[in-house]
Amino acid sequence: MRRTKEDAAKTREEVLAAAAAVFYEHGVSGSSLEKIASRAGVTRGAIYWHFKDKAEVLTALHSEIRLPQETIVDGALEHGHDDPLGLIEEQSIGVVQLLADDEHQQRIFAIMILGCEFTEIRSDAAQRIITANAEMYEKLKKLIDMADRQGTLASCWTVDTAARAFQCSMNGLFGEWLRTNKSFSVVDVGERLVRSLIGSMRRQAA
Amino acid sequence: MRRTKEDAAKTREEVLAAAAAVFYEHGVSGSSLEKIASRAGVTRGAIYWHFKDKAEVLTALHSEIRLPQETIVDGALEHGHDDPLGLIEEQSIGVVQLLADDEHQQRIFAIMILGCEFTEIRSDAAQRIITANAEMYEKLKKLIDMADRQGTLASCWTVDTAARAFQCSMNGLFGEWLRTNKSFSVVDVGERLVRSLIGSMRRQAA
DNA sequence: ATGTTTACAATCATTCATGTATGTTTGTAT
DNA sequence: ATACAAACATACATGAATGATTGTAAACAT
Repeated sequence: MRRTKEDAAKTREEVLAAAAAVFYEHGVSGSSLEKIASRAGVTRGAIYWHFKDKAEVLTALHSEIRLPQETIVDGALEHGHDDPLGLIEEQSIGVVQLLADDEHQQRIFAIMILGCEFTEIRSDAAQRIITANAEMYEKLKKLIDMADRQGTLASCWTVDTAARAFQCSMNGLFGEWLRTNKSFSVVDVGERLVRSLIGSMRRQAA
Repeated sequence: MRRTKEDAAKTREEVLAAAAAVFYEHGVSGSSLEKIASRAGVTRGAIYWHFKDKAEVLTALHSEIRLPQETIVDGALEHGHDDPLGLIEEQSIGVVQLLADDEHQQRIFAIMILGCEFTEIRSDAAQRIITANAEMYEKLKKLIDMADRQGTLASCWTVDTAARAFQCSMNGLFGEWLRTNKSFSVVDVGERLVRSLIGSMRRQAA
């Protein structure tokens, strides 16, 4: 039994990996530290050495990923764009592909939206998702507003409803995909969904 | 203190109302029967008299509502339709309005999708939502398939992706609406979203 | 070589929710 | 009036999870 720095870091990682698995299977509140410890091949003592409590384990997991909502339309907002709707379209499809390619992110994202309870007593997980969603919504609004000023927003949409509808669709896409154990291709469905929505937001050239 | 039949039924209702409130605030796993009892102005004894355990309280709550997924495109599937996509469109908008008008349904629906954990160990709540979603998906597929056979499905969609995309958007709409404490108009956003999606699925007359 | 700290394991005490068992009051049938 | 059952309240017993404490072997610094 050796306990070098690298060993410690390794058990820390193993604890996190075990936590991800157990949280995914039983939900956060249904997972005891004992279960996580035994899955990781250690005792609770090891967990308590590396983390303060279960919440800190969860936080450590969360910090490992970037939410799709945080990645989407990231940057490129300050200066104007000649095609804001096109930017949303491309970036969104890119984000979907990023998520589809990263199993680790999928796991933790699934834990955040399916394995936690969204209660009024906001956990940090819920808070982060809420914040990320709010910021995503603001970004979408800015871009769609640019399109509106350029006269390229279809008349059936307002800036707010368009941003909200797009946000709902994307979140619903991710949620359904993870909830159904990835039973369909997010990329396929996502791309068509995004193109259709953005297409409907584009004012048709008369 | 009287204990007539009506009194018993009343306390049962009060327990359920308290349970809905507490579940909504703290999530299901974060709510003890003691909290629910004190909120209802009774002791745990009363709860155990009317219900077997917490799960049965939750089940009783769930049985009070019909899920939007269960209501949508309900019936009217056996015989053919001249405008299947139009049927989806109208029915979906109707379902959104139904949910928007029923606060009780909103509460319980919110508990089901936000206050519970979707784990592999499927709770009956998760199971019901999963089943309802699966059935909704099948219904959508049937209707969209009819449209496809009639040649009215736009070429950029397949039957499966169209059904899945529509399902994702609707679920995302409800989820976002409840998660943001109904910070926007589901009816407004929902109607535009539905019309846009169905519009994009309609093959344009050449 | 030795002391000190690291990185845990093992043990223990406490809390908390649950389930059950029992007590008590009131309605109701006879 | 009496007996019984309904509708709870109260008290208790249990187990699970937590957090804290202690023990300890190995690594590392001196």
